[in-house]
Amino acid sequence: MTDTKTRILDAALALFNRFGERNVTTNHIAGELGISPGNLYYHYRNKAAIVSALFDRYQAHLLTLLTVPAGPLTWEDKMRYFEGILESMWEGRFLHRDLAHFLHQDPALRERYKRFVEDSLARGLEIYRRLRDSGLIEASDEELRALLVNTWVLAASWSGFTHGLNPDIAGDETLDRRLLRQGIYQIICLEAPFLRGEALRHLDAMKREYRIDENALDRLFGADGLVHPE
Amino acid sequence: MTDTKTRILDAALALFNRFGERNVTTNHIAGELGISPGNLYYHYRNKAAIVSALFDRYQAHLLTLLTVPAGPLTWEDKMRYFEGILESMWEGRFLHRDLAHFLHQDPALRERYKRFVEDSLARGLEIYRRLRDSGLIEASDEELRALLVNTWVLAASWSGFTHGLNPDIAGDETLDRRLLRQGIYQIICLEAPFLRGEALRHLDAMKREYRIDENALDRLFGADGLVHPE
DNA sequence: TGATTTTTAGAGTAATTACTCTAGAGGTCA
DNA sequence: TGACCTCTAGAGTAATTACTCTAAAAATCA
Repeated sequence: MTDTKTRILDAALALFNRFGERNVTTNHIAGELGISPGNLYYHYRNKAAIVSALFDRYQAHLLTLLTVPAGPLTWEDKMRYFEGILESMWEGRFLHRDLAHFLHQDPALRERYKRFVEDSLARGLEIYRRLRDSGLIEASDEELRALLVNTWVLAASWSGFTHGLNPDIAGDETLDRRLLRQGIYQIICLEAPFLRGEALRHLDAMKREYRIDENALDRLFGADGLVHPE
Repeated sequence: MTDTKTRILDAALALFNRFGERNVTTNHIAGELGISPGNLYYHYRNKAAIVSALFDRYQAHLLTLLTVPAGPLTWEDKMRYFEGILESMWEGRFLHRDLAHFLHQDPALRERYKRFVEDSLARGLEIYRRLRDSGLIEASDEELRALLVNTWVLAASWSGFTHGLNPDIAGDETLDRRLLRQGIYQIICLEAPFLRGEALRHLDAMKREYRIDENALDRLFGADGLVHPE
């Protein structure tokens, strides 16, 4: 059995993602694990410490994923990294959802978060540039930077968007995965106009693989939006 | 003097946007206006009712802006609507920031919100199609839908993103406007690959007009990211 | 004017919840 | 065995805060 300290983190993460940090009390977390509140506070001095530890874990994991080895990048490489990154961001979705509050409360976290975003974006830009060097992308540096910021915001906010439209189904693992894949589709569409060569040849297959299912997102646009005249 | 009921809404909106709904108590709102808590609760039966009323106001305003008159659309038309819409979304930014919680608490709001998003996206799609008919945009319906979702998510999340990076300056009206304009720039970059004709000819000017200032967003990418080799 | 309704004040309450404190169980090493 | 440290329990506390209640002021109207 893993130690109590990480079990607390795991339980807290699951509950936070499902109900939102605001709706999860420390007693709730302890109850979920079948331990006492006192025990929980033995391991973490307060609730913010739990959030902070989760942020550390999240940040470390994501920055690892954003570190790509030297050498030329293939499109398959890119997609593999890409999926890992988005999955990781999805895993930490409560952090993005309630971010404003955490940063409001904890000045230290503010600084750490800022550096984290800067670091992530810098690494992301590096990856995009390497893709450009490999002829998979064509874009100016300015376009790349704008694209990257948009990708980041979208990836960070996607769970909030889908959660708003499907709040009732929190905790449904299958649906969760579908929503995540819809997010990947959206980001593919974001990048699509800049793809070249091998990447462009894979685009349709990628879109098909991650395409939103007709019953979910498409419904957003009403009956009219479902028609594909072209 | 406007009546107390709307003064409460205005004060609540300002405080919510600035500090986050979670950090603003009803006593705080009353204190800001120099009225008593009892008075506030005379006009709104609880805090959620205030949020709900603010949502109504927000929704009505935004849907109005998303209703464009018949006839051909020029690029100037589009930009005018566009700026109004984004400004309106910015004005209601606390709603998007704390949305998850509101929807979690209030099932009725959940339904209203869902319909609101569906309605907004449907109207947005209509606008994009009209722009296509006017030769300002070239894209398939599928591309338009993906673009629209991305635009919506970005517009709704932009304040959360910038607020995370600049949490300390909440309430600075000038900086607020700068951040909003950065958001418009980002969305222009989102649409850029699909622009044609007159719209394409205006693109550079648009970008220049709304360009992020060098001291804010660019810094995100570090010194390296600032180089423009091409 | 007097009667009635709307609006306001402000003290007070009830419920939530993050967190504390003491005491003890369980393991480890001499 | 006993000393010591880690870990756990769980009752209890303190502070916050959404919200209530009574009564009075202000406006409206006859």
